[in-house]
Amino acid sequence: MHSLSSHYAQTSDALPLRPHLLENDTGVKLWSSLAEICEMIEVPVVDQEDMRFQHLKFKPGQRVFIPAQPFDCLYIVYSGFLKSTIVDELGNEQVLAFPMKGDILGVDGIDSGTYQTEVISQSVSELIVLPFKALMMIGQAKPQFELEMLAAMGRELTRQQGLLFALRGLSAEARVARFLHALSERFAALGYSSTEFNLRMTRQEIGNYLGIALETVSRVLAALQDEGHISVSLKAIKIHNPEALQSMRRIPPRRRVLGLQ
Amino acid sequence: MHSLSSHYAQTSDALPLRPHLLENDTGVKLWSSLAEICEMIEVPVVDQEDMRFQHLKFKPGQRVFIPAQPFDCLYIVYSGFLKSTIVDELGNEQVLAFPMKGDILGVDGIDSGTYQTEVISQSVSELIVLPFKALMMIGQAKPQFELEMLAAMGRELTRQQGLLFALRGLSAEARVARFLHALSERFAALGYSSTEFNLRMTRQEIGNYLGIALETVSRVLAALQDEGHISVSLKAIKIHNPEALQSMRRIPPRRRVLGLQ
DNA sequence: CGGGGTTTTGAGACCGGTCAAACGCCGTGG
DNA sequence: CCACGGCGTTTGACCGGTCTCAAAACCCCG
Repeated sequence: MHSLSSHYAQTSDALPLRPHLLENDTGVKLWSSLAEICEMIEVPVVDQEDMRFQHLKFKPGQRVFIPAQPFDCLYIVYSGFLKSTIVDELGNEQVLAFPMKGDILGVDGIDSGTYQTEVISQSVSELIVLPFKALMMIGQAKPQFELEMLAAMGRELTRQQGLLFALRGLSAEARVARFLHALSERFAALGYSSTEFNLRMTRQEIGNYLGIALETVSRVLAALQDEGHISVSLKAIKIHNPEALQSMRRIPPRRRVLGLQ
Repeated sequence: MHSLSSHYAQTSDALPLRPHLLENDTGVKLWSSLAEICEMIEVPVVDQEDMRFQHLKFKPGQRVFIPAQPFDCLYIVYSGFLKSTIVDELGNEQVLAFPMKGDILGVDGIDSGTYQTEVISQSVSELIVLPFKALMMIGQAKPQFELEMLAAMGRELTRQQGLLFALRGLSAEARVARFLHALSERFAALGYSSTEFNLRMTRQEIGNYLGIALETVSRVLAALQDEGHISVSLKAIKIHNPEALQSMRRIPPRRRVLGLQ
């Protein structure tokens, strides 16, 4: 289905249970110290002896894990761009996030013991593998680290609340505007330009993520351009007026706010 | 504003920073053992010496905590019904959940150090107070407990994903139907009737929670009644056809599902 | 019995979805 | 190098579900 599939059939199509336990098809492996990792997830560095964690590379289209796969590792995005989705009982796919550097993957597997979501790499990307058992042991030895693990999960939860928040009440235009603004800030945090960048995902994926039709995404982008807030050309985005994007808010709060008793 | 406010003005209107650190206005306090708590959140009981956690009672309209309040405790709902909300920069209120027995409150404060949400009791309710520092200490002593804490948070995350999932793609009728079905199952799990119960929240709160207008909630309830699936009279609900409620699904997946590369 | 809040019901408007078609980008193969 | 074909994107027309606005009925509680 995808042109790249044939090249990496053993991991992309055949879907072995643990693709990264196979031979590394890229031939490249790196290792991160615990200190590096702490830094990446913005956690106070814990001084630890000689802990090292494996890096794994993924090609576009390769899956990091899939639903129902036994949980044993968390992952931290070291570089690249990915897509995490969840599939309902009917096979409908819903985009949950577009993870990038610093994001944690796999937390949804801690509870049930199997991953609930699917993560696909959308570019060449590199992940740090954190075997969960090892993490727990560190937690025992380093209370601070344990705390920060919890905090990271809380952060993930808050992030989802933000999305949830956006999906209700916001008009299609506001959703796309916020999406662009969030991307912009994210890129800025990663050291890229916040005003000029390329979308890594299709209109369809954006629409799915935001809960609107892909045609609407296209129309809204055109509208935002007409309003002079951005320039769009296919995947290339220029942001002229970040404030305008951010300030698009809840559809109409005309009626009184929810009474608080 | 609310008739009950005057009775408990010191906690409901004046909003002291930590209402429950004031004199207990009900005069009643209970204590739970760690084992009891483990049981409530469906966690393997860890045998611990003589740990006890304070109970706190709340009257309708009383707040458990509010945004920006310093975080130091988690709470477990021991009894009663509550409402958790988040407020955006413009003061718009969004209902995040209707916590009831067994639910954990306050996890959103772990990361930032302050609570991000507000929790209001909608009935007389009783919460178990878990000082976060104490929890961390238990985590050190009991690895199993620590793991389960993480799992509980992962569960919360999964639950939110479910809501997120429902809010996209589902028609207004399907949202309300699912809401009722979820409530029904929840009540069943608590030992109440799953087919006959009272709503604790207004149409406005339901609509806010589901991302639809309160009038639409009202209309959908009427429609579900016409279809013979339920009976409604104000807050009193009878469910005749649970399967029908559950089976209302995504609006129309006519178009092909998101290609998986 | 009165009043505020909640719920219901109706009518009209509009956003966004659906369907359809055309265009352009890009990789492929001749 | 160019022609072909697939996929992503754009644009238009139409339709329908929901929202908005409005008003009346109802419930609860004082």
